Amino acid sequence: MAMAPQARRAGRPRSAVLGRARITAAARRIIEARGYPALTMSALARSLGVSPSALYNHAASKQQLLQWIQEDVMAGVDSSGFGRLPLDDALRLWATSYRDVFARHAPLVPVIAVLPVAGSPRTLRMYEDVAAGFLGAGWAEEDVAAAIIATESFIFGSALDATAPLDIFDAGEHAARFPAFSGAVARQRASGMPSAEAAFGLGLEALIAGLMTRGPGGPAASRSSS
Amino acid sequence: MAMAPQARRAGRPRSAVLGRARITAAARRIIEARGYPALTMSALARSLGVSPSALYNHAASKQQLLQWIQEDVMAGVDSSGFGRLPLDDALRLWATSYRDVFARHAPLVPVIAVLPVAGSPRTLRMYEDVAAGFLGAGWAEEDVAAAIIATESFIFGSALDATAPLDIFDAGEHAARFPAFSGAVARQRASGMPSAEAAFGLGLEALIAGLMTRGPGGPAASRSSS
DNA sequence: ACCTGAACACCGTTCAAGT
DNA sequence: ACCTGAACACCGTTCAAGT
Repeated sequence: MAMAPQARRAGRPRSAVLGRARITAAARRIIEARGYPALTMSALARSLGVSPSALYNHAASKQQLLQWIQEDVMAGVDSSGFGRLPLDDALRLWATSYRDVFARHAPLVPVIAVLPVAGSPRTLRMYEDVAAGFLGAGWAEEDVAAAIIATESFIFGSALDATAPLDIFDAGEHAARFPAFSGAVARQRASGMPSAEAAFGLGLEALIAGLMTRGPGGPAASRSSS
Repeated sequence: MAMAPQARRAGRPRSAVLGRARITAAARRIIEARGYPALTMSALARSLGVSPSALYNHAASKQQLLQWIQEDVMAGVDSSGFGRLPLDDALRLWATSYRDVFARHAPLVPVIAVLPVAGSPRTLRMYEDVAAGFLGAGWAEEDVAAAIIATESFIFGSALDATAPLDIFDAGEHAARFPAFSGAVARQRASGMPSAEAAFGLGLEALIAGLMTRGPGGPAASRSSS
């Protein structure tokens, strides 16, 4: 998979061997093949045939590298439904693709959740589609940002949950002391669907249904008392 | 804050100076005072007046230490409403306290999201309360686990979001290219409420409203006769 | 400008030796 | 059983030297 790295002397090469695109692609290959723990600056440099310090001529830090990856990965999120499909269908398409992408990139979730959007044009493009979808469906402008962020929070949490071991909710030896929960988990498991899939499906439908009651037809904005 | 560490020779002390409870308490003091990045095994050992390797006589790894902290922190989550309040009110109380606790412990979220519950009796106790609440409200057993996990996913995502910088959704110089989203963000900000709070409130109400339509009797019975 | 190679300041963790 | 102190195998990152 990796090119056989040619020996190279110190000094500026004739043409730059790195650059953001090549570095990001190499990082994604490592993640795909061996997972996030294998993504070290050292391993990344080796796969590119350079020394680790060379990377710092392009990326300011590993954190920045992760931001590049995030921006790249975001291309897999499908926000094409907004303005074209009914809002609930567009939300389903968006949320499902968004969760699927970040379930495969769970270590990015804590990074992206805290990352200013200004540095990520592709992410902004996506938010623009979603916001336009809400507004086009007649939503009050003051609720749109909160609705987007809330949906995204559910998506991020669900992406993390999707990476959990299948038996994460097994009470094991304590099962008898927690009969309601153990029974519910056993019953859910008997359905054959992984709990993360069932939870995402049920939660997404509930969230969308709840959001729809806030749309132009619904009982507008009760002030929440929390 | 830390006791002046007395010099101690190698060899077994008369009485154990560590133990899970003391280690966990010391870790929480460090987190409280200086945040998660400051929680290193070395700093923890120093605050306890021992050498770093001494910790490994009690905790198998830093990962296990984080699990102890998680279990300890979980005591702050309020699941006392289930079986006592109407289900929607109990869910509000539970979700709000749960999010608040983990907003202050965001680095635990990726840990806990993937952690088998069997090792955490306090977490199981909490799930038992929630499951009993759903069942007591007449929910079908097969939906309970998914409903709990879905709500928790929203909580975890919201906890991460709560740690984001206040201006995370500012498009900055690109604002003009993304007018729908930028307008929505500006309008939300004008309300004076931090976007994370607005999103959690709106999302929680939507999710609960959506879940209630799935309660006993199907999509008609969302009544909470308190 | 963009690379190498050595070095730095950490990490978590292991283990022999001590009582 | 439970501690110390030295060591190990990493990390990400910096920087002088080279072209």
